[in-house]
Amino acid sequence: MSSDLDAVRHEFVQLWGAMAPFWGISPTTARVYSWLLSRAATADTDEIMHGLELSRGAVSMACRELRDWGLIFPEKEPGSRRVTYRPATDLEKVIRSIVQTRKRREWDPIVERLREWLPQLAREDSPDALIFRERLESMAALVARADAVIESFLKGGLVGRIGLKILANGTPGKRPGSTDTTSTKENR
Amino acid sequence: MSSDLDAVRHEFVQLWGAMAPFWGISPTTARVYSWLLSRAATADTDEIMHGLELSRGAVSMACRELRDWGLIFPEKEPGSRRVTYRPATDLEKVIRSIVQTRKRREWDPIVERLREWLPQLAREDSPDALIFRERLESMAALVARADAVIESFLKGGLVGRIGLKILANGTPGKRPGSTDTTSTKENR
DNA sequence: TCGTCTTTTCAAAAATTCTTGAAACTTCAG
DNA sequence: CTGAAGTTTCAAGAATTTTTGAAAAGACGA
Repeated sequence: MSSDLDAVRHEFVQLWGAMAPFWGISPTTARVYSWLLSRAATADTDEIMHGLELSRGAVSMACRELRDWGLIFPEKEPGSRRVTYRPATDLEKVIRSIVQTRKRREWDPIVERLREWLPQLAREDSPDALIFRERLESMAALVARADAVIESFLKGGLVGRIGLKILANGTPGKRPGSTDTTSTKENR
Repeated sequence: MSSDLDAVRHEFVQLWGAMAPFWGISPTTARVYSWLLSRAATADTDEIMHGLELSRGAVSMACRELRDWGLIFPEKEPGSRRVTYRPATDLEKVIRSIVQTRKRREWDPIVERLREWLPQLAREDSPDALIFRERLESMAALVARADAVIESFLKGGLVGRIGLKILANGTPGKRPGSTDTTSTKENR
């Protein structure tokens, strides 16, 4: 029974596991999140363990990481110490959450270092130093612009506003009307 | 001599190595590219080998990958079989190149699979299947919009046009005047 | 065509990252 | 308090990815 559901669920979980490196999270963590996404009810540690054949420790690690990312919310049952997890379902928010965390952790330090290098290099005047500085400068300029775009995305823009505008203008190459189920009703 | 240059170069190379997973290329490959970027002249295999303390094979692999990505260009000297490499310096183009390749390799297959799953799930009517399908649908919608944004970026938009407009509007949260090197003189 | 210089290949080794599971720790109902 | 239910930690082991180096292949001038 439910073989289609199970099959799709399995592939879905596997896909998220494979995408994990791209998002910067571990495969198991991504699998846990996607598994939660594929179910109607919240799940506790044991259910996740059995559903994905993971050890208790692995599930605990994954859930902690997911909580840190803001991708799942722990919920306490009344008369029990059992904690169940509910996945965040507003994917746009989820992506913002991921982008924001990664920006802070990975991008911002890069930007700062880039700024430190320029003055150091300004004291040199060898051909290498000149060219290198020039390239670092254009890199810094690009990074500053990208930074602005990312900030704008984090503040709610881009995919929402601009993306729709572009869709309306009609981007060639993609047949429209195929998956335009813009049902963002559970937008909280 | 040139200790500042060497120090910055070293850090720069190390940074690119660390960023490599993010771009989806191997650390060594990223290091080779950034090392080339930090020099005025083109370099041949031996120079790269010595400059980065890599084996000949490693350099060859890295250069092939970089050629595939369109990040370096091989140049043949006249009376010799020696090939030297010149790095692409238009970073905006470089990023487009990376995004384009990764989109084709990683993103497009995902989009296609997502589309295959929906009909499969449509035949089920268990609570899990209903919720799951709803979530997949909103995912598909988001993916379609993101796809449009990415396409638009690849066609020359976003960071260039929109990014600048946002900068002009003044994005709060960043102290201005620090690195607003909006010297887009080499904007081509 | 030959000989030399250079690049590419690929299996094995090294390094890194991920997962496990048992022990320590926490929390809360009784 | 006490003890059971549940969670977290972390060092060891597994799995995966990256790098190496020697051998094979390729390219060019003579």
